[in-house]
Amino acid sequence: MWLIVAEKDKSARRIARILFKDVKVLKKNQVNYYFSPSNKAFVLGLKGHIVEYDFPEELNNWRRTPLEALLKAKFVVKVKEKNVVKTLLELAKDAERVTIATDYDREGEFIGLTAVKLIQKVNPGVKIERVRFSALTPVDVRRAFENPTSLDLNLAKSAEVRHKVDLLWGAILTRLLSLSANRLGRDFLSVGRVQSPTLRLIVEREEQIKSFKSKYYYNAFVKVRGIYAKRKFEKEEEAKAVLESINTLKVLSFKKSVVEEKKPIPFNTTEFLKEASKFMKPDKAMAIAENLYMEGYISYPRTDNTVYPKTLNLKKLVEMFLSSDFKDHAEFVLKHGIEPSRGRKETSDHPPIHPTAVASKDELSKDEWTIYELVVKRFLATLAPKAKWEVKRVEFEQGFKAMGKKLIFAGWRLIYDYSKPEESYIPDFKVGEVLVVEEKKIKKEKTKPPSRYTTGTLIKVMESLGLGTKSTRHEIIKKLYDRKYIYGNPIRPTNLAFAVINALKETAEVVTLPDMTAKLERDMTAIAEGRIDEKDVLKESVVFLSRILKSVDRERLGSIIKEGIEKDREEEMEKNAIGSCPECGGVLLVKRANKRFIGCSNYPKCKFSRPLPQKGRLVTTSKVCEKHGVKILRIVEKDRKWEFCPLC
DNA sequence: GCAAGGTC
Repeated sequence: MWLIVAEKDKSARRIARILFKDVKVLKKNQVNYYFSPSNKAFVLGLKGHIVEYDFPEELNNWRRTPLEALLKAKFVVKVKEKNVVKTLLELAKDAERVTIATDYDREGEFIGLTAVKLIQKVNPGVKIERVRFSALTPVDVRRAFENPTSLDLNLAKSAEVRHKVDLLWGAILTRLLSLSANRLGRDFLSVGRVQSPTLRLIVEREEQIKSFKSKYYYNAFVKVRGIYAKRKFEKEEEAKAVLESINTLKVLSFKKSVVEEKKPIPFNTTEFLKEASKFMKPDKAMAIAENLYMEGYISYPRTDNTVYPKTLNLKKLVEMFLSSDFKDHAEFVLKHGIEPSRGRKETSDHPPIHPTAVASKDELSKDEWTIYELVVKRFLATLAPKAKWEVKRVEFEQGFKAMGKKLIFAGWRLIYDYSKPEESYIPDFKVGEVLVVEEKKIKKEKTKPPSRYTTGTLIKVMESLGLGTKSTRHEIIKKLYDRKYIYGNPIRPTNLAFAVINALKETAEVVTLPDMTAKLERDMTAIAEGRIDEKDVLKESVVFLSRILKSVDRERLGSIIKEGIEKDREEEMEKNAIGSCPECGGVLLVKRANKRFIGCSNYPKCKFSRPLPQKGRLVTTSKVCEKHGVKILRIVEKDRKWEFCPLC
């Protein structure tokens, strides 16, 4: 009996179909597996990491466990996927041979090693092999199975150490902050190697915006032949003086050219999430993409690759859409000849995200269709011809310039219509001609602070700093929202976030910097290459953390964070305050529990309350009711809006 | 109840 272990069900099925002709789909403990009677072979897909490290149970109580105890603790292995482990053990018990066919990367090696350790408990002497393939194609898979090797223990250990280091740092600093600020239970304050540097980026951007001093500058415009030419000035007097001195302008140069505009690159996870975040939060977009993948509409959504592999039959995929809602787009692409664009990142694990089947609007939910349509349009756009613009540039004397842009061939823009082409018009000019100035004006402008991150731009920045992976970045961002560290999109940090980052900067600044990830990556490579021992890496963290625990002033830490929490509370109060309570003089607030209502800040001492309508968006206006002296509220519903005094 | 990383 032969057992093959893959990383997930999808690859297990694929491997089974490639290797064997007589594949039967079976189910045990609600877990799929595949059986070939003639080869007496079973193929089982895991669910990624089926176990995880944790601290022993006796250290679970945060209040009662000294943090130093976590440093000395032994890690215990906790089963996360009981049914998968159960099935794995049942199948492994009678195996004579086990082949590990998990993904060909660091985590895959570790997942494989975990499976082996479990298997050896029930079947100690079993023969174990490892196969590696970069793509789930018949050629690659067959070649790998013809040349089995053994597990790369060092590579697996490097991943193992990362799990431990992350848990150690995360748990100790999370507990330290939460205990110091007395925020326990579901209000705990999390800290981590990826989330904290990401949060620091957001906080620092907000600081830049707060401290930004905008400068004025002056755009001078002159109207000639019906259009405005522009020149920028630092000083208003200068702009005025120049404008006063001119009544005609000579054309110094005029250029008309056709410029090609590149088409977008194929979707990898980051690019996809950046675009999808125009419609929804990244974690939701990812969940929907996952669904569409499971239902067979799109390819695997977790990929770094931005280059279509040669094995992908692009033409066939386009032709698939000839009888669909995207018929016109598909015809357009085929008419002009397929010419795929390519991004800078090329990997061999998965192709860029692309459609794999035709869907119609009524078989998908609204959100699913939004994502599916995005993937299809992007896919077709990457194969379509480039867009062409006619660009005119004119330069006058005195440094006045104007530009015109006209889209003369839409190309990919015809398909990928998520941004409007911005056109502007200027007429033709002749070099040397002198034009009468028809109008002059000056516009005062302000320099702008850097803009806030959006979920889309943040994911890109995280990628460029090496923070997180394609599979985790969206979850990290969600975590920051869940912890009430950030809100809105564009993203703003709460006062709590400022406080947490400040507290960490004083106690454990490394954990707020991307360098920590970079260093860990270097250590992992060294472990994988056998240059250092994984125990030394772990020990380094233990030493570092114990030094932090010795020197930390918990009271100070607590007061920094509490201040932030207090500030958030005050701001929240200010936002929801509508006036004073007619019974006790306290502050009347819009409160949101299960229902929204008007309540008093002195609750439970004062029980004054008034109901509010539950439907529609509630806005506090600046108008005040003459009778009650409280703010007028506005309800905005889809088709109507109305205002009222909550006490009238 | 802690992290980040796989996967659903």
